[in-house]
Amino acid sequence: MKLTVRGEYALRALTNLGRRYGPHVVRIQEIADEEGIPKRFLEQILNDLRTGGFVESRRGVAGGYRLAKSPERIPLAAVVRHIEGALAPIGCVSENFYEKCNCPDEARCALRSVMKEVRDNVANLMQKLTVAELVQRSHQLQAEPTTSADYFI
Amino acid sequence: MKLTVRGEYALRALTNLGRRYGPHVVRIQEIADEEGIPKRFLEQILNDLRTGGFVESRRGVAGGYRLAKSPERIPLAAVVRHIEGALAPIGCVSENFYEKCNCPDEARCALRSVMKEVRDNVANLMQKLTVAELVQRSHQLQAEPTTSADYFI
DNA sequence: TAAAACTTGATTGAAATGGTCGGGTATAGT
DNA sequence: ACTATACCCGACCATTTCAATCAAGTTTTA
Repeated sequence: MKLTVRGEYALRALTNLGRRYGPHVVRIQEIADEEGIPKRFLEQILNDLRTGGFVESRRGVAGGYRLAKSPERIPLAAVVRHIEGALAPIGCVSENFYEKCNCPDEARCALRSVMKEVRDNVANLMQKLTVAELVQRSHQLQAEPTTSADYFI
Repeated sequence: MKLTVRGEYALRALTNLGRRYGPHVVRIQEIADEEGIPKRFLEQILNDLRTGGFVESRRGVAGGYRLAKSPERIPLAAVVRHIEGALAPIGCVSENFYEKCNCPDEARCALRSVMKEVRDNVANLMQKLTVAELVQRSHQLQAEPTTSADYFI
């Protein structure tokens, strides 16, 4: 049920670009340094995010990346689907990456029925969560002097 | 975010055993045939489920497996955790398989904060869903003459 | 004591993962 | 025009995981 490092890096990079959202463009190296991601690897990931329509790039000496849309229009579900594939726990309940499973009759498969519930749950939540939410939390968490638990003492 | 085939087989096997829950024991071969799982592979998985305390076995010529507890006391979350590991999308939000991530300050990591929400959602849902639920749905779906969609026409 | 069935550990081939490397192409500044 | 910078693209590689198989046990019943 885990995300790969690739997916994690993609989300970190998008958060970074989201914090600086605007007309200007950010160099890969800068993002790589700030987020602790190997540059060559991040290059690959950002390129992938570009073909997915999440970011756009500028080449040449003053080149770099920026978000292709506003942060609130980038749901995490879409990003993860593009980078990792299905959100569903098993292929036969995936809406976007359906694969037939080996049970004789899918319509009467109990496991399928239950896993569909899990899938819908995850998909709905990750559809609501956007890069904007990541950016906002990033600012909130930065502003807090210490952990939020202290506010309840 | 996908379950491995191993995990899927484990849940299918438990559902099978759940449907026949009782004092008697079921042969691996029988489960393998009914669920379409390679016997040698299922052998391995059931053994793993045994060390996890989900099933118990009887050796020898009249041997086999049965559930070690009643179906409603086997949450899918526990099974998946034992067979696959963490339910959490990233290691740093896992309660049972925590791993430090590479961000400088976890307490202020926006991605962590968001992923914790996803984790809690999945964990809560899969804690409520048990083998009993799988068995019940299995019976329901078997009884239905056709797909449930038809009831809404 | 033979046969059935679980137990244990090793092995294996293929795919996925987490990168790296080398060269290509576009662009700003001189 | 030239050059330095930075994105673009595809191949490559080492390691690990996955799905499964095999061999050789041990236990139990008939």
